[in-house]
Amino acid sequence: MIDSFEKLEQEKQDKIIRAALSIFADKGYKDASTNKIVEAAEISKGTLFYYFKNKKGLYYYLIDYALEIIQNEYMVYIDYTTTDFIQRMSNNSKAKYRYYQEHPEVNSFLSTVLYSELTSLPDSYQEKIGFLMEDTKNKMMDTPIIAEELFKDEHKPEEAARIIQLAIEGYFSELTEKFKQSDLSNEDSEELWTDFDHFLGTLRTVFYK
Amino acid sequence: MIDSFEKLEQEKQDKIIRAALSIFADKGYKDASTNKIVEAAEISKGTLFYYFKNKKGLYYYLIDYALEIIQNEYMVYIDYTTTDFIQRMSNNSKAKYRYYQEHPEVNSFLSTVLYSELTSLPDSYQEKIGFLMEDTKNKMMDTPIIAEELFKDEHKPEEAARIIQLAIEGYFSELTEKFKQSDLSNEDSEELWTDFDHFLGTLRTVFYK
Amino acid sequence: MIDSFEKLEQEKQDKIIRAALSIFADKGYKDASTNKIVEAAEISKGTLFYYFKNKKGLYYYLIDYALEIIQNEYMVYIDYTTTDFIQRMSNNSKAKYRYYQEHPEVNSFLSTVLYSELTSLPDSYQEKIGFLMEDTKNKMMDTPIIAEELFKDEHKPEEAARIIQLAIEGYFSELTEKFKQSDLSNEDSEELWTDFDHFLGTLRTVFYK
Amino acid sequence: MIDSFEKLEQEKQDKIIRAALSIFADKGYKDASTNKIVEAAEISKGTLFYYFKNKKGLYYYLIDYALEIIQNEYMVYIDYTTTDFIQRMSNNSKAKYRYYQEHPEVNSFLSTVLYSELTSLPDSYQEKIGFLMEDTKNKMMDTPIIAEELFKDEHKPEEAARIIQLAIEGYFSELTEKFKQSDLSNEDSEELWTDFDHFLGTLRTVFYK
DNA sequence: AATGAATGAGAGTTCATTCAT
DNA sequence: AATGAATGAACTCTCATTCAT
Repeated sequence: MIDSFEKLEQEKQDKIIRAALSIFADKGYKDASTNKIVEAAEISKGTLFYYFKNKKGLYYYLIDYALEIIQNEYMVYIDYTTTDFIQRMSNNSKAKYRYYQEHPEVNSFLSTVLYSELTSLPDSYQEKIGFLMEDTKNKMMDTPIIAEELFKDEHKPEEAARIIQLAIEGYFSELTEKFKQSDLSNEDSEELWTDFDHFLGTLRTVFYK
Repeated sequence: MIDSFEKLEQEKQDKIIRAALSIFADKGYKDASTNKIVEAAEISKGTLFYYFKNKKGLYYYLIDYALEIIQNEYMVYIDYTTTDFIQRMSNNSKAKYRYYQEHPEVNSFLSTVLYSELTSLPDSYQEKIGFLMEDTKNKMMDTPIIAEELFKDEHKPEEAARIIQLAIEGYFSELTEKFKQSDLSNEDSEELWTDFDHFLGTLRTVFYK
Repeated sequence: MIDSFEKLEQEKQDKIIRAALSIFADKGYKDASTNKIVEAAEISKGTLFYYFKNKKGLYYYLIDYALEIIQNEYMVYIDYTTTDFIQRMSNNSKAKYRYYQEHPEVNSFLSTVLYSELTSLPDSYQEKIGFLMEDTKNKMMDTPIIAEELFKDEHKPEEAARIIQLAIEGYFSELTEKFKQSDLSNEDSEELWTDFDHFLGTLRTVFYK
Repeated sequence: MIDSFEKLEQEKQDKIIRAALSIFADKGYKDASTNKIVEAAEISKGTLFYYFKNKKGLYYYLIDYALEIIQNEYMVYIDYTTTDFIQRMSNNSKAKYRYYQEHPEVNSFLSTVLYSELTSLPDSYQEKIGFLMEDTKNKMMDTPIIAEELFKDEHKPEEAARIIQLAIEGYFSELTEKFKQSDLSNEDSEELWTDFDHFLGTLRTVFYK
C-alpha cells in the first residue's frame, strides 16, 4: 500500500504528509478526522485509503517519517566529541532548536505522539522511540571522554553534570515554550540565544574551574 | 444551569464531578463519552444536560473546580516565609506532592488539560491558568526576603536561584513521571524522597556557603 | 440494549422486525443495508443502533425471534400421535404450510439463514438450529408408535417410510416453489391441496395394505 | 467488449474465468470483490473492465459460460433411450455427479446463482434457466418410450414414475449435501454409491414387477 | 426535576468504475 | 491493449444533544 504512495511525485506526497502531520499534531490520533486530512491535502477520501490501508497505517507511516527526520536532521548533528560537557549540551540544544525551526510540523506531531499517545502505540514503536530517547541522553551523559578535570574539585563530576543537564533542559524547554506562544521573529530570537549563552556562562563559573 | 447543579446535595454533586473528572482525565475532552459519564455518575442522560448546557459547559465547570482545588489544597500551603531558597523549593515540592496524592483525579484531569488541550481552551482560560502558574513561579523566585547571604559570594544570588529552580523542577518532574509509570508503593516512595533530599544536599554544597 | 427495544409499543417493534426480516431475507446478512432497514422501518439511523448493539445484534435477535415463531406456530402443531405414517407426514406438511402462509417473512428470512449463512453463525446457533431440524425429522421417522402393520408385508417398513418421506418432502418443496413464484390466491391453493391429497392417496395404495 | 475478451488466448481467458467463477461461487455476486478477482487472475483492474462492461457483465458472461458447460458436459450425456425408468434416473444421477466432480467451480458457481441469486437476475435469465431445468425434468418423465410394462399393474405408471423421481431426487440431494459437508475421499464415496444402488433396488421391488 | 427514546451529522472504510497514460 | 491512480457513493456505527413525558 505504501509502495504506491512512495511512487507519487514528491510534491503530492509532501502535501499529504504536511496535511496529516498538522492535523494529527493538533487533534491527536483519535480526534484527527480523515475527512479533514483529505480536505487539507486536496485529495479524495478514497485516495487516502488507496495509499494507506487505514488511519492507523497513515499514522504509523508518519511516525516512521518523523523519526527519520529527527534522526537525519537533528540526531546526526549531535556532536559527542566535545569533551567540554557544557559545550556539548549547548551544541545539542542548538542542533535541536534548528530542527524545531526547520520542521515545526514534524516536531509538533512528534510531541503530541510522545506526550499523549506513546503508551497506546505497538510495543515495537515504544521500544524504538524509547531507545532513541534513552540513547541520546545516555550518550550525552556517559560518553567517558568528558573532560572531568574541567569541574571544580569540590564537586563530584556526575552530580555536577546532572544539575547542569536538568538546568539546561529546563531552560531550553522554557525557551521553546516562549517561542511557541509568541511566534517570535528571528531578530528577537537572536536576543534569546544571547541570553542562553549567558546562562551557560553562569553554569561555567559555577561548576568549572 | 449551573445554579441548579450547585443546589444539589453535595454528595450527588461530588459523584458527578468525580465521574466526569476521571473520564475526562482518562480520555481527553473529545473522547470522553457523556454516556460513560452519566453511567459512572449513575444519573440519566437528560439530567446531565439539565445541569450543564452542554459537554463544554461541564468541562469548563470542571476546570474551574480543579483550579479552585489546586489553589485551596496546594497553593495556599506554599510557604514563602522561609528565607532559605532551597528549603522553600523543597517545601513547595512536598506540598505539591501532597496535593498529588490527595487529589489524584483533580491532578490527572488538570494535567491532561494543561498538556493536551490548553491551546484549544478559550483565551480567558488560557490567561487564567497562565497567570496562576506564572504567579506561583514569580513569588517563588522574587519574594525579596530570600536570604541572599546564604549563597556563596562568587555567585549572583538570582542566577544561582534560577539554576536551583530549574534543577529542582526538572528533578521533580522526572520523579512524578517515574511515579506515574511504576505505580510505586509508599515504601519505594520513601526511598525516592531520600534521594530527593540528597539531591537538595548537593545543591546546597554547590551554591551555599 | 434489547431491553429498550422490547419496551417499545408492539406496533413499532413489529414494523422494525418486519422491515429487517424482509431485507435480510432478500439480501442476506452482508448485503442487507441498515440504511435500507431504517428507511423501511421509518426510524432514524441512530435509533436502530440505540435498540441493537450493531447489525449482528439485530440479526441474531431476528434469528431468535424467528426460531420462536417457528416453534410456536409450526412445531407445536406437529402431531406425533397419529400412528399412520402418511397421515402424520400429511399433517406435518399442512402445519408447515399454514406457518408459511401466516409468516411468510419469517419463513423466507429463516430459509436464507439456513441455506446461505448457517455456517457463519456462532456455534451455539448452529447447534440450536441443527438440533431443531434433526429433532423434528427424527421424531417424524422414529417415533416407535408408527403402525407398521399398515405397510404391505413385502416392504420393509423403514425403507418404505424413507421413500414416502422423500417423496412427500420433494412434492412439498415443489409445491411451495410454485406458490412462491406465482403468488397464488387461496382459491387456486385449494386446488393444489386437492392434488396433494391425491398424491398421498397414491402413496397409500403403493405402500399400505 | 466481450469480443475483445474472446479474442484472447484461451489460456488467459480460462485463468480469468476460473478466478471469477471461484470467487463469485464463494462470496456471491455482491460480496465478490473485483479486486480479488483481478488479483487471482493476475490482470490489472483496468483490464477487467476493458473486457467486460462492468461487474454485472462479467457475471452474466459467467452464467452463460456455466450454462454452456452444464449442457455440454452433463445434459448431452443424459441417456433418454433407456426405457427402464429407474435405470434412466440412475444414469442421469451418475452423469450429473460426474459433472460435479469434473467441474466443481462451475457447479458451485451455478449452485450459488440458483439458490441465492436467481430472483435478482433479469427475467431473460430466469426463463432460460427455468426452461433448462424444466426441460430436463420433462424429458426425463415424459419421453414416451418408457417401458410401462415394467411397472406393477396396480400402479399407474406416471404416478409411480413421479414418486420414483421425487424419491431419487431427494435421495441425491441429501447425498450431495453430505459430500459437500464432509469432503469425502473417493473411498468413502464408493460406499455411498453402493447405498444409492441399494436404494434403487428397493424402488425396483416396490414399483416394478 | 428528571428521564431516556430519538435524532442526524460525521466518523472510518470499501469498492465498482473511470480515465489519462 | 493494458494499466493502476483516483474517485465518491454507500457502508456500519458513535455520539452530543433535544424534547415529550
